Amino acid sequence: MWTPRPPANCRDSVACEGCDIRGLALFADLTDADLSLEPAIEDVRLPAGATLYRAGDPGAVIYTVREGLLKLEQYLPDGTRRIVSLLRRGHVVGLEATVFDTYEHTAIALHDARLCRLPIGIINRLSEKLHPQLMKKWHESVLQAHECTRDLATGSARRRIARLFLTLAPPDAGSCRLFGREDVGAVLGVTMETASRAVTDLKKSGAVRETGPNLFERDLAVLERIAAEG
Amino acid sequence: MWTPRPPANCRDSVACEGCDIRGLALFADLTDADLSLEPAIEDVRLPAGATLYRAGDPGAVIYTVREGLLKLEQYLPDGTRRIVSLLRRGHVVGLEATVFDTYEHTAIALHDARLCRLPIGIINRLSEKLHPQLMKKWHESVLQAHECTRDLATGSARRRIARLFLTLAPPDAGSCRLFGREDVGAVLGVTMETASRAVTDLKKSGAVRETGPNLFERDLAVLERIAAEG
DNA sequence: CGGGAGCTTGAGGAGGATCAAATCATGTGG
DNA sequence: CCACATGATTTGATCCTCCTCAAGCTCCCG
Repeated sequence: MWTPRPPANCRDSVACEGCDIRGLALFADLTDADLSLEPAIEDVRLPAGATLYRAGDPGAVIYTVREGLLKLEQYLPDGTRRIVSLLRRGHVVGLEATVFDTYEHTAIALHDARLCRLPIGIINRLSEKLHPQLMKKWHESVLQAHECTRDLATGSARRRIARLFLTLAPPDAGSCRLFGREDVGAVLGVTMETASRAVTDLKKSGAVRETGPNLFERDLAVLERIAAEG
Repeated sequence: MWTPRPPANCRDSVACEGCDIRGLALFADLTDADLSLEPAIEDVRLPAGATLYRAGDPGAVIYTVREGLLKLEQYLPDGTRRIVSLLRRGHVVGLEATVFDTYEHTAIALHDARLCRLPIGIINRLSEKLHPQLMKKWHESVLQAHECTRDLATGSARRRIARLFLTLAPPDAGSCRLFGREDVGAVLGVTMETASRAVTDLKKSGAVRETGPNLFERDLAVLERIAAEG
C-alpha cells in the first residue's frame, strides 16, 4: 500500500530560460529578466509508482509536469480508492497549495516522470505577473477533472477504456503507454478484472495492438467508433 | 430538449454592500468603497429548468449562486448527456469566461435560483484585489468536480444516491429537495429507471422519507451507513 | 529453480440496462 | 367540475454487463 517518497537525489537545478515546455508552463509570460531574479527551479525525477505527495500533507510547493503521467487519487469513507484526475505534460500538480495549507489528493507517478518544483513563495511573489497563467492552469485542472467524469466514468467498461486510450496520448503519437490494471480500474470506476477483460476485448477488436509490456499501437478510427457506441 | 432563456425581466439591480452571501462571494475582500466605484450588480432569477447559458456561448459574464441549485452538463460524442458538477449557494458559475472566450458547459437551474450577474469587465478591472478570492473560487470548482467523480460516480446506484442525498444539503438542514429522475440519473451515471428504483429503495430502508413532491427528510446515520457499504 | 506480483481467464450471481406498460400529477378545454 | 391529454415517475420482465471469488498464467528476480 505504501509507496516511497522520491529520494532527495533525484532533484536537479535547471534553468527555466531554455525549458522545453516553457510555452506550456506557468512561467510562460515571464521574461528572462523576471526569472533571473528567482532561485533556480528544481527538476524532480519521479519513477513510476513513486509518491509525489499525500492527501493532507502540508503543501508548500506546486509542480509542473514536464514528462510522464501522474494520477491524483482520493479515498471514500469506506476505503474505496478513486482516481479523480490524470495529469500529463504541461499540467500543474498541487495548485491547491496556493490557496489551502494542505494537499487534497495523493499524487503518484503512473509513468516515469519529470517535474518542475515550484515553491509557492515564488508563485506568491510573482502572483501579479502570473495571474493570467495561474487562471489558465486552474482552468486546465477543472477541464481535466470534468474529462474524468464525462469520458472515463460514463457508459460501458469497453467504451470507457476506448476513451482512455484516446486521451492517453495525442492523436499523432505513434504509440501509447498504459499502466497497471488496478489503476486502470480506479480511473474507470470498475474492478481490475473488468479493466483487464476490456483491454483484451479491445485487442481482439483490433482497436489496439500490444507491441510491448503496456505499450500499444492504436487504431484511432476503431477506438472512436467504440467510444461512441458499442 | 430546448429550455428558454431567462426573460430579461427577472433581472434586478442590487447592492453588494448588504448582500446576504457577501462572505461567500467573490467580492468578500472588497471594501464598500471599492464597490461604490462599480455599476450595480444585477440579480438574476432563474426558475427551475431554465438555462443560464449553453456550451459554446460567448462568455462575457460569470455568476455567483445566491440561492438554489444548478447543474453543469456536457455531451459525449454519441450524444450521451452527463452532469459533471452541481453548484450550490456560494459557488461560482462560468468562471472559465475569465480565461476563455466561450462557456464549457450548459448551465441549467435544477431548483429555482437567484444569482449575481458579474460582467467579466468588472472582474478584470478588479483582478488584482480579487486575486485571492478568484483562486479560492477556482479551487472550489475543482473540489466540486472531484466530488462528482469520487462520490457520485463510484459504487452501486444505492450508494451513489445515498451520497447525493448527503451532499445536497448541509447536515443541519431539516429537509432536502431532490430533482427530476432523468437528471438524478445523469449525475450518477445511471439510467432514469435505476435512479428511480434507488430512491424507492432508500425510502424503504428508512434512509429518507418523502414529505412532499421531491422533498425529503433524511436520516443521516442510515444514509452514511449505506453510502459507506451497502 | 522457486517464489511473488501482476495479469488473465473462468464460473456464478447480483445489479443495472432496456423495453414496455401502468400509475400519478398537471394543465386544458368542454 | 369533469374528461382527457401530456409528461414524469414507478413498476415489471428479461437480458446483458459487471462484480466476486477462485484458479491459472507469465514474467521477473533472487
